[in-house]
Amino acid sequence: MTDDRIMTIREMCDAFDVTPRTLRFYEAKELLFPIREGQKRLFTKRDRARLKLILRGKRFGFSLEEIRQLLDLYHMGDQQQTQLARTYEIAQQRLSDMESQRDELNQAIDELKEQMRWGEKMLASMDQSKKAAE
Amino acid sequence: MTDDRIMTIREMCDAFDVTPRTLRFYEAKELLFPIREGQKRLFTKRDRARLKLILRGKRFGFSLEEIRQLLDLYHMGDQQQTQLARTYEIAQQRLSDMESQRDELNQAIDELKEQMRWGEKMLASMDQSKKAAE
DNA sequence: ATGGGAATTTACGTTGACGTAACTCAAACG
DNA sequence: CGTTTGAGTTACGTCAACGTAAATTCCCAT
Repeated sequence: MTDDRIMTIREMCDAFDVTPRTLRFYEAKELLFPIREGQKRLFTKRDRARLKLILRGKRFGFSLEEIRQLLDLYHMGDQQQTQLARTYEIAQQRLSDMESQRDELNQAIDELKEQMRWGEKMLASMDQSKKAAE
Repeated sequence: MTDDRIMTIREMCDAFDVTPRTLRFYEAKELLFPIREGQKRLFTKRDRARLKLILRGKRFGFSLEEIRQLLDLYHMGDQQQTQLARTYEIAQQRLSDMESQRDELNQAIDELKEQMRWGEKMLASMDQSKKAAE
């Protein structure tokens, strides 16, 4: 099974399109725990699963610290009711953050579009601001 | 005319909901040019107009440096054809940035929602990830 | 044995937009 | 006249997620 294959840092980098620095950084931040055979790091299936979750988390806009907490929560096993609830809560918070962020963005886009409406209004606006700025 | 009234830094802070540090910072970055009467800063109508544009720019997601460039462009007067074109260009770039950012955000939201679909799928997903992470 | 190519460690640098501390200075109040 | 404000300056601190440089160590092939 190439599934539980052990990978070097370079293989990981190529597989996930990240730099070595990033992987060491994640290890330092206790997001990954590669096996330390002598000097070298060996990344297992476990690390690949975690890295996948990390990268997904980043796409979702979680900070590394939030991701670590989520990873820890679900990793620390039992009382899964509570843990899951907490995880879910965090995810929902993030979701609502993202939605309001999107809404703000949409509003800003609308405003900017309005402002740019065939350059004319923009010119007018700038003229006005210019007068005001003198 | 209370319109060309001159304002102290505190009045400005209250009027625009910013800190003194922010106003001094903007001055240092050459975004504002309050009159320096002795030690004190006196903010004119011009500064208020500029600050309005600055804050609007920030809502639009421009960096302070971009804002400064825009302000400089339109401030430096003539050849308004070229200047306006350039301004318009920058604004359009920003707009398309914002739109793609919004799209990414929407996609992330969709993914996250899917992931959270009645917690059940989330539990399953986590179980899976958990197995994989062991 | 020697040169090369990975991988490692340590530690400082980067970016943006301010926050914050420490100290000075001047007007204003009681 | 003492002191409380309010403003000012200087300069270092913050946060995130790495980038980057320098020096070292490791194994492998020539």
